[in-house]
Amino acid sequence: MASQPAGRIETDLERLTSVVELIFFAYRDFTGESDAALKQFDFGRAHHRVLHFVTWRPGLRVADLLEILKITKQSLARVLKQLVDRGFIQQEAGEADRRERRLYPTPAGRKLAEQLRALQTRRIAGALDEIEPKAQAAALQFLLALTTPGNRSGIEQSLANAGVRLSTNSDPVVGSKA
Amino acid sequence: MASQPAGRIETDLERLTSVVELIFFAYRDFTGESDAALKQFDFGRAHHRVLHFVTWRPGLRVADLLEILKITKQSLARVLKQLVDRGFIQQEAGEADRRERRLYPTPAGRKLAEQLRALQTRRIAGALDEIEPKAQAAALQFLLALTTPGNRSGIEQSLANAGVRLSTNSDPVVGSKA
DNA sequence: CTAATTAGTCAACATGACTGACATAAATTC
DNA sequence: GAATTTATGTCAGTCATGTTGACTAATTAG
Repeated sequence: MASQPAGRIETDLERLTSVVELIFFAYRDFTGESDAALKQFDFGRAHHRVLHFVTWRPGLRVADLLEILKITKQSLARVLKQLVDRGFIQQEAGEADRRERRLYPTPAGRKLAEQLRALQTRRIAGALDEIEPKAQAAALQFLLALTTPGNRSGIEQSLANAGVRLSTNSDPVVGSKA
Repeated sequence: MASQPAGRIETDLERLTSVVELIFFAYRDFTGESDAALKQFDFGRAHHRVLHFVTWRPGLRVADLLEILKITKQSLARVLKQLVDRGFIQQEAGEADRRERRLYPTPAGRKLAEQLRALQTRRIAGALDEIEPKAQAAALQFLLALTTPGNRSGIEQSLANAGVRLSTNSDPVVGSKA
């Protein structure tokens, strides 16, 4: 960067600034669709996040959830209690360690989680379809690179578990088209 | 999708689910860094968004800001008033139409906006550097495709104004490395 | 002169974060 | 077995940021 002509640096900053905005708009719209669906259940985005991780990582402990969401126990408690009270999530004492509360979706919880996931995965699949298959892994690699390195290992783990390949190869990330 | 073998569909759903999570983690960490910086000024993310758009689109009207942020006038009023009171933004009556309040950053506002932008653009530039130059446009195209089509024209406009090329070509999106 | 537009404001409320303190049960350590 | 640590839950209060609805004021447009 330091060796570029001065005008060029400015231009890059402006381009990068519009990418800052693009990220804002993308997230705003990406979450907007499921937020609207959640309103019908009188739930908010916080409920969605809890239900999502509990459904797709069944048996999760409260401590795991706190680590994933990076919120406080008290913040989690409110939404979790509502999800339990309204029959979307159930708790069971851990087998080995009975202090733990393993969290599981109820059938209703799973159904809602699946509906919300369908909205989000449809949007993602559509967006992946709009770029070249060879660039799909790179697009996800870019998102991963936006995360803070210290948080990355767990994220990489879950991507790998789901069969997502980010390393440079030419296979499409998902077979959503072919 | 309908013509795929059953097991494959499940696998795709799981991959796409981990992309849902990747987007959450990327946004959480992307915003986390500037959120921390804002705390030193007793500002939040809402202040950041207002200051950002006012600084990089000086002369913006209140109505424009409402359209961009998609929040209510009352929500905006609170944070805007704080930014004005604390000398980060100034208002001037529009020249042609004196009902309008054109918004501009003060020198202090511009300085803070530049600091925050530096944090965010550094992260983005670093992430773009981690993927092949040929895939950079695709990564941004993917983000654009996550937005709701009805909102897209203004976003495309501002990307184009900044010199970002999303259409398929082989030039790097930014010259952040070379 | 009247309408519409742009902006500001008051009041009340919801959601989802936070801090700090404390309680309980179960597991682990000594 | 007693003491400590761990996992979780809970009470109380606060803050940030969003919402609705109603109303005011200044200015422009017809």
